[in-house]
Amino acid sequence: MPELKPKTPFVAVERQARRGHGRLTLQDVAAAAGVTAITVSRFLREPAVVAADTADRIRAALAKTGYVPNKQAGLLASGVGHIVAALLPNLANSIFAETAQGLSDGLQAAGFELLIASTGYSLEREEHQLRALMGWHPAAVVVTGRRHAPGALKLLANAKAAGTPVIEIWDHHRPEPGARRTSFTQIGFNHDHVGRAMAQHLLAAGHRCMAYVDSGVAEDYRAHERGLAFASAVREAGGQVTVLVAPAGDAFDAGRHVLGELVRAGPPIITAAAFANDHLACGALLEAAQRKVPVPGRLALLGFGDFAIARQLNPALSSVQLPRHAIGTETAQSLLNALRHAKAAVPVALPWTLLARGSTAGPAASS
Amino acid sequence: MPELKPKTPFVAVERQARRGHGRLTLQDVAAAAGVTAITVSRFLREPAVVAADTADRIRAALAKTGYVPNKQAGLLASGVGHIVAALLPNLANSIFAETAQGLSDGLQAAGFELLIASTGYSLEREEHQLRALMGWHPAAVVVTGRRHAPGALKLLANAKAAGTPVIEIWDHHRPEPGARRTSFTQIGFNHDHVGRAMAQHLLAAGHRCMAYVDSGVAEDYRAHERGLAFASAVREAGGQVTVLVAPAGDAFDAGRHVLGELVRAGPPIITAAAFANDHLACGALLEAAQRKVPVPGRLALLGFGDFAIARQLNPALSSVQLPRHAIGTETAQSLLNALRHAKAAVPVALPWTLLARGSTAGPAASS
DNA sequence: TCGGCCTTTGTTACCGCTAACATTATGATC
DNA sequence: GATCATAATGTTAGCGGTAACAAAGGCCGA
Repeated sequence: MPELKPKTPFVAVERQARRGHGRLTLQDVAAAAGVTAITVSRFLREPAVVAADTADRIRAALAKTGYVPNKQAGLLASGVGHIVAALLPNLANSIFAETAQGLSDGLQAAGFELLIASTGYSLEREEHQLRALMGWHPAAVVVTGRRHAPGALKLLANAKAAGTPVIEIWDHHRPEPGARRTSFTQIGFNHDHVGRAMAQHLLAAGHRCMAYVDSGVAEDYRAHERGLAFASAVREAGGQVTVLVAPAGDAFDAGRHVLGELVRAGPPIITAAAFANDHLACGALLEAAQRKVPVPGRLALLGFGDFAIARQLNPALSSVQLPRHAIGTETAQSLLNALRHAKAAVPVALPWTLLARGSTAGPAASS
Repeated sequence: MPELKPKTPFVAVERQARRGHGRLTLQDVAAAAGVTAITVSRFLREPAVVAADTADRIRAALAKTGYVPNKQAGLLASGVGHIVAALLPNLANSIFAETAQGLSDGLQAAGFELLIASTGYSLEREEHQLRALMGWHPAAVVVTGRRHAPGALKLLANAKAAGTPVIEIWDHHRPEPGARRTSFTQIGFNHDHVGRAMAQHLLAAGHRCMAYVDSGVAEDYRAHERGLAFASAVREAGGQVTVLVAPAGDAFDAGRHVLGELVRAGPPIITAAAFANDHLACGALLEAAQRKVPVPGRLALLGFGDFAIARQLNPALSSVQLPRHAIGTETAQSLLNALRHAKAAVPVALPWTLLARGSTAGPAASS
């Protein structure tokens, strides 16, 4: 019987052992407790299954050594992880910062961690970040908005197919008829509705010739959508709309700058303006005060976002109150539910409110 | 020669294979490219070492399969990871949100990811979060401030001992003489200095009887430290200081409320107030305008943080401009350097500027 | 007293990847 | 043509956990 020649000859010299990374392992704790690794592993996951005295020894060993479990190894072995990957356009923007905080709040209670990245409103960067984040095999993925680069869509679809909940936040929109693609759970609100509501509010106050001041961030499609819906609604009611784009840079300054254009415009003169966000609107409001342009007498101003400053100014800024924090917490809830019951996360349309304040009060000024 | 009995008998039935988690692995890509896993692995890390035609086949296989590397496995095997764990008191607060954005900006360029958690200013929560985050064996750890729970300190010290850079941000302070402990790299500024500078500024304008309005967040020790330094400096110059604590809740409202107390106080009447942050100060400024309290004539107001709104009000709010974003980017830089050269991160004292504006202009009002 | 069941702990293999070493093909050198 | 360096790829083992299965010991009823 011919002996099979081993592919590699036995070598007497021991191959250099690949030493660990210096950190404590389960083995170390197990040795200290006089058991094997699996028992400690069990104790950590299901303390009830180990005998009481063994549990005590393990507890002591854990305390003495200061062991920190290696979650990479755990995830690799078991397939269950506790990372949620989130992609937001911007963390500094108060809108998304609060959502991040909400997510963080909702997840931390359940022992999940937040792997976060910002896209700067760029779909390209979003795809890139997403690709990097997916490598950690997150338990769930949260992205902002419903528009994504093709590559990103493929990644998200793959993730969803593999059972990973994928949630789109800050939007809630019926998919476009033509675009048949995997649809993801949306948690947010419909920006068309908001844009129309803003128009209705100003129309109801008697305004006919208005402006929409779009965000200086060209890629912020949601602000743009609100503007389109706003314009449609106004025109359907027989009014006129001018769309201005705020200059880039400090939003207050941009708003101040825009005010100049607004009062110069015409004939017919513009009697009301809706803004892509409250910072722009506040800038305009402050500039109006400085120039002694009566608000809302000469020009009514309507913001979006209800930032803390809005109700502090004089007149107070009418604005749309948003579920900034709730989008985060709802997303966390929905996602945790989906993971617990191994089903798709449920979409949620969150409420928003148009808060009428001084800046749009009373009947429109006649020109 | 006695045959060693194997501990477990050979079983003919195959044990149930532990199937993977359904995702593509290197093996799949390798099979598609007609090579073995290690070759693909090498290609991904160092494309130059594989032959040109092999590289082409691998590239094709990667594109076809849409492979996403499993970073857990990679980190486990190689010990080199690209996660940075960051703990901030709050993500919604514009101060820390911008720092988070700065960190994100600085790290993303280098291909690092940000695992982020918020502590709500609680040391206990910080320790808890830190313990959870350490399980991912981050390449570096960023915490806010120099005060930590004992357990957290132990974790940080262990991490540092294991060669993981640990950076404390938003502070830059000589360690207390008594407290001998592992010291960590600090990137931020000295809050005592700021507090004293705020006092100097108001003293120079002729004020003698002042107030410091502390944050409503009791655990924000940095705001408290600024207040202590402010009070010391004023008293050393022969002045008087009253310390007020802002009520919890909306910071603008809190500032408005505090203004009432400020103008009621005395004799001797308070002619200037320094605030723990700009939101409080702006609230007070707006309330003063409403009550027709002359600013700075009757009461000078000095903020902290130079939030965007500060210079928009009338009079503009004097404030301390902070390296909010720079703390994040500097931290990222420092940390990347430390990792690249396997040495400790260098501490950085970042510059801040007291911006004198209308709210503290001119000589103090005489009482 | 024996088999069956339960409780508790251990053994083995494997998650997906990479370090260390081995092997083969290729060309350069004498 | 033998020797050696070099380039390209493969083999094995191990990172630190956990799933699946095995086994030892105690308790119970028949």
